[in-house]
Amino acid sequence: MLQLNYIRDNKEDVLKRLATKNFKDAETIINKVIELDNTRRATQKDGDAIKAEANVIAKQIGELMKAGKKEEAEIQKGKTADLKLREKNLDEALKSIEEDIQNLLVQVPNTPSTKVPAGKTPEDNEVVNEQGTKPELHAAAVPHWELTTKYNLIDFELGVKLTGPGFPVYKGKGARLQRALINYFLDKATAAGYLEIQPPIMVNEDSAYATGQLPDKEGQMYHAQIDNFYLIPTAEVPITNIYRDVILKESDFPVKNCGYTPCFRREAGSYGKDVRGLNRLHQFDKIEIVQITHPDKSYDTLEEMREYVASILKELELPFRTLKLCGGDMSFASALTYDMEVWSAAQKRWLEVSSVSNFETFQTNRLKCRFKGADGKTQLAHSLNGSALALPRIVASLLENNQTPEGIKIPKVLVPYTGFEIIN
RNA sequence: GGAGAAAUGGCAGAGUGGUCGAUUGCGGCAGUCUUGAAAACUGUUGAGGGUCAUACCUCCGGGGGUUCGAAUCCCUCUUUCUCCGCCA
Repeated sequence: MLQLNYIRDNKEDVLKRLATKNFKDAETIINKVIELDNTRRATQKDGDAIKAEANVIAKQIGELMKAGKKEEAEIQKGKTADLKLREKNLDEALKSIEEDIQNLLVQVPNTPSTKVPAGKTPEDNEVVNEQGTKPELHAAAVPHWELTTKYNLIDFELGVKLTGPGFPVYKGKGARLQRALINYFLDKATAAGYLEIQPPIMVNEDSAYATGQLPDKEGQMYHAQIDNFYLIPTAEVPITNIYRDVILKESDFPVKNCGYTPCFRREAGSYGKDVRGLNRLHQFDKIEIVQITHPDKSYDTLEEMREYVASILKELELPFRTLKLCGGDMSFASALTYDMEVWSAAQKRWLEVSSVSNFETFQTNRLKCRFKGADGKTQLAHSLNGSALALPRIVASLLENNQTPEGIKIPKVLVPYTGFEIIN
């Protein structure tokens, strides 16, 4: 959520930047917000004046009672009835105006950083770099959904029986590979200075709201209605919410947390080759990295996180490319996002495995995650997060890219974790 | 699940209807002393709204109520603790 004062002070700039995100109703909503805020201030001023008056009278009554002047006190009491009524009306008006402002503000996406390329579709994303070499597969090479069946690694049909489509069952070396990747990713993150967190995988409404899943993405989360809990779509939600209503010290920066969790996404309306095999699932595993930083440092941090993710992909010997997302393809909350995509050699397409974003104050404003600066002032921190990494598409490309007539070779760095060098 | 107790500032912990946004201690910050540090002493130290800046307003777990006036009384919800029951 954007800061109201920032919008007031930088209206033209905010509108200009929202335009690169192709947000249509920007001007209407922002004008309305500013107008409501003016009304809010005036209303509060009136209300405060009445409250001040009532406070003075109440104090006088106290003194009169103490002095035994009961009759004079009664006279003063008579004055308050009208004040109370006006106070109540103004308080109600204020509450309703504040709600209106809030309802409008949550509709406004984050303003993109000035570094964000213009554009509307994924084709407009800027390719920052491409690293590694795409493998030449042998003649009999097949996509991963055939490999998982051939080597009995993943049973998609069994998942349908137990739960439904998009809930695969991993078996034997398939299950072991999952566990190996999780441990490898967590060890890497820990070595890079991230504190490992094992959070709940269900969150309450407050948490879902604070990181922006609610109100707009309600349909994308699984909802346990009896207890009003939401299954998390990413570890970002519980981990970032650790810092809800927290005032950090400047010396706490940078806050670096990582966590492994299953992630749950309803992903309504998806179909075709995009969802085949491991390409898109309702339940999948992901290691998330989160940082909270000083506003001056967040873009350096973003680059650091991007390089960190790249370093893992290099170790895994996967060809990948880095995209800087254009305005139209960015998420609602992001100010700047890099997507990392690995090459899936049998599908012959790029698969997104990580998305690294700087949210600036967009998340921390809703979270009320602040810090006390050197000047003693309390201000909003910046938040960033990224996947490091999501498992299914990594597994897909590992299986496809490393297939040989003898079997699927495991990258060297993973062997200590899997305990085997080849799947055959 | 049943019974009882509690929820106050970073922490501990006073305050049971009016001068309480809140005594005090610890912690934090600044200063005095010291070559430096410790100790001691002095000062300072919650958040939000509002204002050019003051005034001023709100917040004592959340919500509602009583009252001229609520941290303090009433209702309700949530959470924590103790005891009992059940249990991986």
